[in-house]
Amino acid sequence: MDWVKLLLNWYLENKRDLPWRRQKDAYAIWISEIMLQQTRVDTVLAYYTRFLERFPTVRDLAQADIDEVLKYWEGLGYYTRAKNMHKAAGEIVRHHQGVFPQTYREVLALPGIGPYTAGAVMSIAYNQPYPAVDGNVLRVMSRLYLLKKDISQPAVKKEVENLVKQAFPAEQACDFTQALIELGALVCLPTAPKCFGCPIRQDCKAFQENLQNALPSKQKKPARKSVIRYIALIQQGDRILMNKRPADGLLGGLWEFPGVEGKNKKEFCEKFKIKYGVDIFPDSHWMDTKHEFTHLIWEMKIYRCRLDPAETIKETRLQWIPLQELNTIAIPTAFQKIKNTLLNTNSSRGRFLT
DNA sequence: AATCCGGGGCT
DNA sequence: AGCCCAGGATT
Repeated sequence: MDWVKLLLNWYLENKRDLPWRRQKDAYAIWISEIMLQQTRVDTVLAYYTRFLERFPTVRDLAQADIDEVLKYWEGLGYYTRAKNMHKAAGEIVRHHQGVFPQTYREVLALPGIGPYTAGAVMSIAYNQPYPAVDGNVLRVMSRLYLLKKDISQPAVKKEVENLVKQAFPAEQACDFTQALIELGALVCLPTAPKCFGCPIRQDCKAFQENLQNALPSKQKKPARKSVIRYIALIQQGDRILMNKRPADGLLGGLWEFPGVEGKNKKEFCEKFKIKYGVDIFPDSHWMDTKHEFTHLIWEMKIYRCRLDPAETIKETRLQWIPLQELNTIAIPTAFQKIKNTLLNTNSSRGRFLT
C-alpha cells in the first residue's frame, strides 16, 4: 500500500504539538482519548492540562471523590465518561496494582473503553498494531477505498478495521494511528476536504472519481424535540435550594436548580410536589432561557418560589447550598446562565447594602 | 440495530 | 438549522 508511507511522512512533518503527544504514559493517553470522545481538540485542551495536574496518576484518580472528578469534567458533557473513568481507575488499582493494563483484552474490559479507545491506547501508548477507528478514520478510509455504504453500519466499521489492520507499518503503529486521525482532522475534512493538500490523493478512489464530497454516506438524524421545563429558584438568605440529579441518565450526578417538565404553573406545582415532596408557591417570573442538547431542547421558565415556612426538606437530593459554594459543585452548562445571573444579582445587591 | 448521552464550533 | 466531532453503554 503506497499511501501508508506517504501518510506517515506527511504526519511526521505536519503533526500538531498536542499535550498528549509529549509523553507515552498510558494513563495520560487514556485520559486524552476519553476526553476526545465526540469532543473537539480545542475544547479538550484546557480540561486536559487541569485534569492531569489534579490527577497525575491512576491512583490519584482512583482515590478522588467522584463529585470532585465531575467538577473537573463540568461543561465537557457526556458525564458517564467521567464516572466510567473513575470506576476504571479503581479497577486498575485493585486488579492491576495501579499499572495501566498492557493487553488489548484487559484494556477493552475496562468501563468506558470500547473498540476505538482500546485500539487507540494499544497503538499510541504501546505501539501495537490495533486499529482505532473513529469518525476521522471512517471518513478517510471510506473515501480512500470508495466505500459507499452507510458508515453507521457496524459491518462498514468492521471492514475499515480490517483495512487499517492490513495497512499497519511495522514498528510504527503509534504514528500510523495518529496519522490517519490527523489527516481526517486537518485535510480530509467532512465538508470541503482539502484534496489538493492531501499527501495520498493519488491513491484516493473518491478523489479519482470526484466523489469526495459525496462520501462518507450517513443516515440523517431525526429532529430534536423541545420541552418546557419549569425551574424553581428557592432562596433563603444566602442559601439556594439545589437538586443532585440521580447518578444515571441525563446529566447524572450533577447539580441543578430543581425543576420539572410541564405545560403551565399549575402543573409545575403539582409535579414538583410529586417529584420532591415539597409544596412551592411561584412568586415572580424571573427569567427564561433555552438549552439545546443533542437530542433534546429545554425551554426553561424560571420562577422565584417560596416555601411554606413550616416546610422542612426531607428529599435527600435537595440540599441548601450557600451562594458562595455554588462554584464548588458540578453544574452542567444548561444551568450556568441561571447560576451566573443569580450570583450577579446577589453580589450587586450586596454592594448596595454595604 | 436503535437509542441515549453534552456541548460547541463551523457552514 | 443542520452537521459533526479522537464513541460507549444499554436495550
